[in-house]
Amino acid sequence: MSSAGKGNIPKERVTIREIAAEARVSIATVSRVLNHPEQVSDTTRKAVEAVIERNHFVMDGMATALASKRSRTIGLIIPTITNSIYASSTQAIQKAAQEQGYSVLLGVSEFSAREEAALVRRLLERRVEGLILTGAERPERIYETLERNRVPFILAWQPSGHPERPSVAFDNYQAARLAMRHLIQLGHRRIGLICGRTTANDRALARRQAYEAEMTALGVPRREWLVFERDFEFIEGRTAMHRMLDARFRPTAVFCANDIQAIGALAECRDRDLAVPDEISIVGFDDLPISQYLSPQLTSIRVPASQMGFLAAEKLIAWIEGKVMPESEILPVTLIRRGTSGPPAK
Amino acid sequence: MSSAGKGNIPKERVTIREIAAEARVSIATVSRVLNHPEQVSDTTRKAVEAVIERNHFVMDGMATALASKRSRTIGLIIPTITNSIYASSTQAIQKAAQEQGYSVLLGVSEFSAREEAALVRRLLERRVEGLILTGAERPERIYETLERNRVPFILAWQPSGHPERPSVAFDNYQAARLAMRHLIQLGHRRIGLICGRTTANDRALARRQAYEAEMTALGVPRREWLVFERDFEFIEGRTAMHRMLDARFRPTAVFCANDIQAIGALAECRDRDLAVPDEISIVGFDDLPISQYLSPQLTSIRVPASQMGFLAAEKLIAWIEGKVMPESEILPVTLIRRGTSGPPAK
DNA sequence: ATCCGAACTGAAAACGGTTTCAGTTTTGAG
DNA sequence: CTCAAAACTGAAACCGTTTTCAGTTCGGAT
Repeated sequence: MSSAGKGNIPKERVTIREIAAEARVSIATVSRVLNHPEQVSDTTRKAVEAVIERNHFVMDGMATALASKRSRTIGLIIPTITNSIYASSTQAIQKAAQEQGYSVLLGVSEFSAREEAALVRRLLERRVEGLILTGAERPERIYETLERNRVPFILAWQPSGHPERPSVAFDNYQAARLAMRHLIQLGHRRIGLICGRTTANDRALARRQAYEAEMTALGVPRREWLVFERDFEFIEGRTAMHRMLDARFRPTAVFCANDIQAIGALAECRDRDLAVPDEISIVGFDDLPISQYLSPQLTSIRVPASQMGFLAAEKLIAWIEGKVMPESEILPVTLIRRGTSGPPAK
Repeated sequence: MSSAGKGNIPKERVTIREIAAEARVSIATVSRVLNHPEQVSDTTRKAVEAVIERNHFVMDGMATALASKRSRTIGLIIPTITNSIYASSTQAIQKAAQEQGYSVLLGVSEFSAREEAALVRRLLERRVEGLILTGAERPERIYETLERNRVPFILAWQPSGHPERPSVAFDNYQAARLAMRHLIQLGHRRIGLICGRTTANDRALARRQAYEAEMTALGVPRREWLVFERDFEFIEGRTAMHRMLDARFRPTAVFCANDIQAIGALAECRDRDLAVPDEISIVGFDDLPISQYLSPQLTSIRVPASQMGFLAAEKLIAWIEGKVMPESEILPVTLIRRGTSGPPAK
């Protein structure tokens, strides 16, 4: 009478040893059936597989990871998951990782440097074999920890500018210039900016700097009532636009450095019966899928979020397995001209 | 001269043994400093902590998990991460887990039962201490594996209806009826349906069934050209609406069983210069944050995605730590009446 | 000084696998 | 049939922690 029949449920978790005993082989053989089935004779393999199946046996990945020194997990730290631009990048990373047999351990930092540091530590403890980080700017201490622990990492969303720190990104500064140039070419001079908080967020900072550089180049004096730095929420875009429209000199165009805020801003214009783009132009950034379902459709900068995620994951895994640091890569962005941008009113 | 000075980087990862050696204590003491600092004298503790700090030492969570039989990880399987309704639920789960010192291992099933089964296995291998699953309907085999491995799990998004399988959910059937009743009370009788694929998706199925039940109760014969079952994409909602409007008898209202498709449908109406709600009413489902930034604002069913996620995580962790299965819970939903629903045209 | 309990520390046995190395079978050619 | 090579299998040494149990040290009361 064998110890584990079809019906009864073992109190303790079944281990490779029970399987070995029941199949009358050594644990080494069971391990091989699971990892290198070609090294085991057909007869033995089938027998062992049957026992495994019958007992619903699932290997202990912790023990495996410990013994093999491979966790087959990569870490991903992003500021938020609710912004669909990060969601799609995350999805792509998941997919790339899955394809290569890796899992993704996700950390959400909520735009906090402290939280990010804590997450890096947590993920290191979980023995991720590599890490994808959002943005390039962070306390040096974090990079030190990473290097001391010899964990490969890739920076995404912002070029790294450091030869030892590969990145897969697009150039936020140039991309924001693209948006600004578009408005300037249409004839706008008084241009407002609504952007995300620039603390612990080098992407938002780069975009803001591009705005300021273009305005300076235009010879337009800096007007504090034209610049709003807010959280990434629809409502923040809306209230920023609200205040901008109440200012002494309304801008003829507003560059929203992300689509979330742009959508809020657009709603505010609609509520005020302000014609877009005839009375005011809006250019967004991110080109969220939703943006072309708005009315009017949003002019925006399309960023390669999925592609970036996919590439980052692939390069990271190549690095992990090939031990050779990948090249950084800068991905192109495009201005998608749609219905919210036009020449200024006379 | 100590073995690991400030500057040099050890080739191999530093373990608790090196720390113990350098601090001239046993590994047991180092372990205690890390896990039960109150059991160690101040002098010893400080000394050990200094060595840990100096070496950027990070514990091996795999070894910890193996030895302590606690992974402090829970698994979450959702169909997609790009739909912001799942993203916000995921965010809430992350937060609840984090607060209690757990990590979340995320699996994206892409609405595939096969993929879900594979993910359950993967997560079990990763020794998640509990699991949150989306929906209640799946092959019995999966539940067996879960039970055999004694892994607590909570079902979310759809009531379980099984006493041994706790769920934190809202009632999709009743929620969909709420939407239908709203339209019926406004005077609509010829109502269309656009919903998600109902294979391997009991939520979508429940919503569709509610639609059909209400239509039957209304005595309206079933019209196949009024029902569209499509993928969860804006464009699918749009093309479904397109075809519905080309049908022999246009509906006076359309129930979209999710906001994504509703947004697509709304865009189609706008492109055709069809007045909403004067010529056609639309009711959505999910009440995405974006839905009130549309024009007109979308009438929708608000579902407690975050609350549900948070509660599910809390209950799961309570179960893990208290060993006692929690009660199922049904959360209320609300109809948010906004601008896309009104009485039918005369 | 002496003694006692409390506080602290260390040795060693798990935890559940992988992997090396050496034996034991098979296989196939001569 | 013989024998070497190839294919297969098992014993045992890890992997880096936690935790129990027993020993040691310390502080304070006598």
